[in-house]
Amino acid sequence: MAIERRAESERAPRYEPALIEKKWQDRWAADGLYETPDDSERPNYYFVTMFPYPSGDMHIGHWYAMAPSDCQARFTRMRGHNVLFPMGFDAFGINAENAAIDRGIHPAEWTEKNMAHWREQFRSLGASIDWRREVVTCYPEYYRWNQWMFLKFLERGLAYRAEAPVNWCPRDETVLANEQVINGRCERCDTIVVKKDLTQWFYKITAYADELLKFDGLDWPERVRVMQQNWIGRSEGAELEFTVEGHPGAAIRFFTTRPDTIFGATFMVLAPEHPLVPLITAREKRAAVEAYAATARNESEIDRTSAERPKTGVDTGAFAINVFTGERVPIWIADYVLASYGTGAIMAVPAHDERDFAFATRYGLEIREVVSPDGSEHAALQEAYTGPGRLVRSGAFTGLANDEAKRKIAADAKARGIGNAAVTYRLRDWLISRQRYWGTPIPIIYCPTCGTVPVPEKDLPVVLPRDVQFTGRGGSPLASVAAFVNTTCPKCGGAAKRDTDTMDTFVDSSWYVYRYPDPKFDRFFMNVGVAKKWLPVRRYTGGIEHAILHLLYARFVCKALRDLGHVWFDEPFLHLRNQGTIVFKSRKMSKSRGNVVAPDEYIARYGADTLRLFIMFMGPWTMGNDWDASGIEGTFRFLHRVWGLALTERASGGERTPDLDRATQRTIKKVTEDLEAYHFNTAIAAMMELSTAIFHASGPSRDDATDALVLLLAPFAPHISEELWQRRGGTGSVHRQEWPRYNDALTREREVTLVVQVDGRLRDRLTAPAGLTEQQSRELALASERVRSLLMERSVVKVIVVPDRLVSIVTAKR
RNA sequence: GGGCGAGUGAUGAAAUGGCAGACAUUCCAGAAUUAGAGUCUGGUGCUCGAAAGAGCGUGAGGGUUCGAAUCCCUCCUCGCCCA
Repeated sequence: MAIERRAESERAPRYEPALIEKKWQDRWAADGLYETPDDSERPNYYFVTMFPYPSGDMHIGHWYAMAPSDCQARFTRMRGHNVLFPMGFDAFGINAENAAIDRGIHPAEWTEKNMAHWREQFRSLGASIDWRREVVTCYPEYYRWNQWMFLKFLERGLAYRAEAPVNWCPRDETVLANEQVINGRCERCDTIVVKKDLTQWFYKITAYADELLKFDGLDWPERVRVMQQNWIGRSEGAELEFTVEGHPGAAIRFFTTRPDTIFGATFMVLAPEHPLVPLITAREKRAAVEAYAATARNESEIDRTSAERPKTGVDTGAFAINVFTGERVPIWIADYVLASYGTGAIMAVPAHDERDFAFATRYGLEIREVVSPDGSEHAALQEAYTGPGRLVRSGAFTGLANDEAKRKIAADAKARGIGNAAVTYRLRDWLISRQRYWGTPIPIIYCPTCGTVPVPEKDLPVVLPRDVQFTGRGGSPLASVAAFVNTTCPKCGGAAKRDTDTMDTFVDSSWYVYRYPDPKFDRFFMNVGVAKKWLPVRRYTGGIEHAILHLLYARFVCKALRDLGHVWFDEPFLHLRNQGTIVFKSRKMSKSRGNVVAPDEYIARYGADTLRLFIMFMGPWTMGNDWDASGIEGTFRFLHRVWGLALTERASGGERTPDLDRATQRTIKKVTEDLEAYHFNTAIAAMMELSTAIFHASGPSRDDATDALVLLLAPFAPHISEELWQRRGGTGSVHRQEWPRYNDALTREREVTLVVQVDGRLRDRLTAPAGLTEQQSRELALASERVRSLLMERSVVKVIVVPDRLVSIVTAKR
């Protein structure tokens, strides 16, 4: 046996990935193997994986996103679909500009260089990308459509300009959207974000808040849906107002989700920045109020709203009138109320709100119970009661269930002209202005006579000028480019100035999937004729870190374009799956943290196929993992073994091996089902098992099993599979073959192990032919020697039979 | 503080109501080899035992069930999202 094996290995060449991977990558490119036709006899299938920001090099984290997605694309192709699997670059962004500032390289040059490198790296991974359809967002032929959409949104009232307190990153010197502020810090550079008032452009995503809450017909992970719903944060309640004593014109508007507790509103709290504060503050309180407001302004929102921190505030000395009770209630300011949320004011109901309770306790304010779980009044509350109940101490509403009271009190407020039932959202409009260079110029001109004038469509694109000073200081770099800023007004022809901000790069990535089908089309943002053959995206994969930002913006843009009459579907991505994050030394890989792991040394040592396979074998894809390459030898050995098996001479005749035939059928089934469920790791384990079974077999069954194994392996390890397919005399590319089929009837074992339990303990294992009836299984189990000895002193009460699996015998003492 | 997810050998993990630890890594022993690498074979949760075997074991505790890693309750730890 050993001698025979050695002879085989001498006949076959060694598996040397370096010799075959480059060869096939070149061949596939030359043959245009992955150039997908728009029309084919096979059904079209649009499969997109999120395009990268081409900063630095592709690292293991990118492979973790890419290799399994490519595996899925290849699998889908072999299953008979005409799969479009495109790639591009999210090429605008702040890193390019920082490179310019730090190293004096122009962002365009830096980006081009990186993209060239990334294309090579995609190739070295063996990705089945149709590069003819590449989309690059920093080219004018792409970003002109950002500008065009901006103009259309403006016409529709979906884009507007407003002064607002914005999140400002002092390091990047730019505005950030709420979504880009993580724990009070800049998403990109981790600097603490401060508030600043600026006039900025917004996209009115809140107009779609309700529709964005719906995920009907979408196959999306529950987790992502919940995150988006929380982010949108719809709450129902009422917007009400209380008048201020002694200030007839000044009413305080506030939103509450609990109008039912209004009789318990014993004080009000305004944000320290609230515009009414200076107006209503009593003279003797002015100094204290101003000092407090000054301190609060310098604190981050995260600190201000932290639940752990004691609630602080000061009394303004003013009083509001609670219209429902007719009582005077003191008006305080406190930093836990934020000017940027709602109206910047709240009615405080300490008995039924935890934060108000803490505040009232600290400052000795009245705590009045108005919702009681048992319907009766209680003296003093130890903590805020936020559950349901009946109203007490609530005038005409006393006795009502609090749910009902919500509606009735809101209706009553409306009748009195002091409020309305209202819905608010946590979601803010999308702030798209950025004080940066490397992005899409905002197509707006400011004319001293005509005001704000949109750039006419015919003048698009507004091209980003190339010659700019990169100082990293003082806001928009474009503002210093006279040739760009100074222009003429499209309306009156007079001298005018351009907007010098650029768009948030999430604008770029919000619609790129419409561009892939025909990226060179220059008459519209997409070639509708071609796009209709592909869109919407049938399957979308990418990192879980985009659960809110990118995916929410892309959904909004889809809906906006739909309402403009340009898109014929409601949602851009029908099916979504997210990989977890690969971390290294417990931290997310990033160049700035200096913990990126490059694939290069692994490719050099083991080849791309081994690395792909290892990445998919590590564990469940959706869970992410800590990078640890110590197991990579295992997948390398597996490929060596497959190599050896596949290059063994075919049998000439001989007996079939039914056990191996069944194993083959079962493996096909397992790999197929696992791939459908993104369970790459268990699919690979199944192929490893089959390879072991093949190793110990011979004859025609062995040849068939090996043929199947090469096909099953093709999506995972495309190079070795192609090489083996060719060497075994296959015609055409292995990647153009049909996915192996299985016959369910043939996957069933002929013999099964029947487990016998007595009183819940495993007592015997019996080998039995498959398909025994319950009665037969029961008799077999009861006849077992070991069972009989256990039953000597006991009588059988009950027998449970799980066919082909187990017999469970329950006994009682005799 | 709330929501979601996770917690299983030395390690990555598998099993989603029916044999816990598949498949790998590591380690140990053996075969072959001048030797090493590679390859192959066997073993590798803990305790008792020479063995056959027995008992214990899936973060902790309780419950449901003939049967629980899996379902339910309470708690602990970690991760993510939101406060």
